[in-house]
Amino acid sequence: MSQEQAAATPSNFIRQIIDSDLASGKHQAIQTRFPPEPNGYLHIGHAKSICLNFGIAQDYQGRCNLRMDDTNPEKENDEYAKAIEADVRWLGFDWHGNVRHTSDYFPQLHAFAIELIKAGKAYVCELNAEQMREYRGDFQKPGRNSPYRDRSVAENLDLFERMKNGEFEDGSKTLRLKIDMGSPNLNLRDPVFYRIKRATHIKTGDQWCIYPMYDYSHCISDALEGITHSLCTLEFEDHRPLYDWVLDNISIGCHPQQIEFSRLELLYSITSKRKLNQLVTEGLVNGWDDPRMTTISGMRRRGYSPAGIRLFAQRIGVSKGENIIDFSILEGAVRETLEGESPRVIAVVNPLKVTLTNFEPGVTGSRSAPFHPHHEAMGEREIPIAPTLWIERDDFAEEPPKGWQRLTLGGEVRLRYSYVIKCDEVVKDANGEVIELKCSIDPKTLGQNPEGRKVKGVIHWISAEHAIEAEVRLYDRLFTEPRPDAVRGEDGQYVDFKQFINAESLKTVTAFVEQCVRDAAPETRYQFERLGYFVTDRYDHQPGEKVVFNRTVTLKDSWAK
RNA sequence: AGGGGAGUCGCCAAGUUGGUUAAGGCACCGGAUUUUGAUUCCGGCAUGCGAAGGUUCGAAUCCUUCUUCCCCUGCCA
Repeated sequence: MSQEQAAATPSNFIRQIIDSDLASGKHQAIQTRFPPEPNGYLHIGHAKSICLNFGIAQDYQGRCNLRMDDTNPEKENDEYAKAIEADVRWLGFDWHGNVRHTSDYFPQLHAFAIELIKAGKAYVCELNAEQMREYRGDFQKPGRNSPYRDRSVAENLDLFERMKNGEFEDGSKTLRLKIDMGSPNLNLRDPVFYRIKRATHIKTGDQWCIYPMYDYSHCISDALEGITHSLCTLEFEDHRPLYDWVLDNISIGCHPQQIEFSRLELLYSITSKRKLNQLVTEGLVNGWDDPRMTTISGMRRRGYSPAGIRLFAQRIGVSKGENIIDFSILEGAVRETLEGESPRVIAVVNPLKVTLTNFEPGVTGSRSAPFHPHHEAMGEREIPIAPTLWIERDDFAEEPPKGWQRLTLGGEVRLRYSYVIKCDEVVKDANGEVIELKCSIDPKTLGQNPEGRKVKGVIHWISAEHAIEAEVRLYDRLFTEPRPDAVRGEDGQYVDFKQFINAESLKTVTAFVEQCVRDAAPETRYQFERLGYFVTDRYDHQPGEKVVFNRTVTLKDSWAK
């Protein structure tokens, strides 16, 4: 990433902590980590965290690890792990060294568990889940000690060894930290840190039948990797005392500082892996990378640029306050990065036939047009003209509203990069539907302004005989509700978020586009003039064979009300 | 016997050790340029910092009380 971009990253309370840790000599170098669980695809909320963690490492010349937090084999799989790596790379970041896994540390984690047992700080408990809940108490009532709490060290050691060796059934025993059943912080009421679970793990296979839990393994993994600042979201704030307790009670020479920031909430979107998963498994979208999904892979397929997502992350900032961001902020950031780098091309997405009544072969001429109005280096191409054209249906109105700058019967309009035309006649079918416009060109207006009058409107068009067909997928936001997962019914209960899916979120049309896009590679971005940014589909577009575009985002439109 | 957080413009967000007219971005509203109603460029945009008291020459910053919102009772992360 360029220096300018790095320099432009605004400071935040986390960077301030880092600055002071560096200034005080607490740390000489910064080490962060991004620790996703491979139980689903990464989404826009993770993108915020990735930009934060990797961004800090970059700006401070530190390092950032990528760590798969794989302590629950029942939910994790390799497809997700692979996708996570690809998403981080695509976003423009690279991790230090190999991809880490919490499972890499299973042996150390196990050894620290034994250390805790020996120190009388952990015990094997035989309460079942329901009993444990009952013993835990609640917000009002303190918990009660487990009847198994005071077993001898020797017995605990023996039982834990046998748990590990598979002598007990799943769920029959747990290893718990002996902290304080009376703590007002429920996380400290003797939390379970090892459970018996016979499930094949993505990395360790069937080697283990006991698995450590998040609160125990996360802090130790951080410490083993020499993480200096362990950044996580606000809901883990209550877990920090446990994070610290574990590291304070084992012989490990490193104690990272956990710092919490607020989670991103994006309106008209869902940032919950569980719910995104539901959309996929119930077939409401076409996979995790459906362009309507705010997964990283979905946004990629939609045509969002990594730079756009990074700009978005930079704009929303990092704090501990509530963070409800409108979807248009994301779109705006993406649009802004696309503006400068996307070649312009003409496409007609909802065609209406125009016949040029005074077209003269050999006389009526064409012009070449630049691929970008401000970047000559992008080159140009010829825009051929012919007697039959397609224009956008929306660009003609028989009864134009006030302020209309497009075509109307008897009115004039500039054909982009070509002549000024006048609509002389409207042809309709039996149903009264407009099917064709007969227009005449003003031959003196190619490359120059008409004499004696000014024509304000400019519309795009394409020669029917030169255009090629393309499948164009017009995407809109997935939900009709700003907060689809926060709507309550009359009974006060949350309504199923899936009923707010926007039925119009995908419209597939056949459009006419310039020939020059035919051989574009998948994931090539263009601006279709006056329409928006479009990208050739990552999978379905076949260069030279089948042209398939996804609409990334429309252009800003100060005319549309 | 509850605990942990957060309230600064429509949305983010600086501001922390009290010191002048409360940064900046997005959005919005004007206006200029424009063969994309795009882009770009100029200008506007909180006598106010959740509320009320108090301390002080001076308060978003300190004190008191009140108030609103978010998170926590998985052998998930």
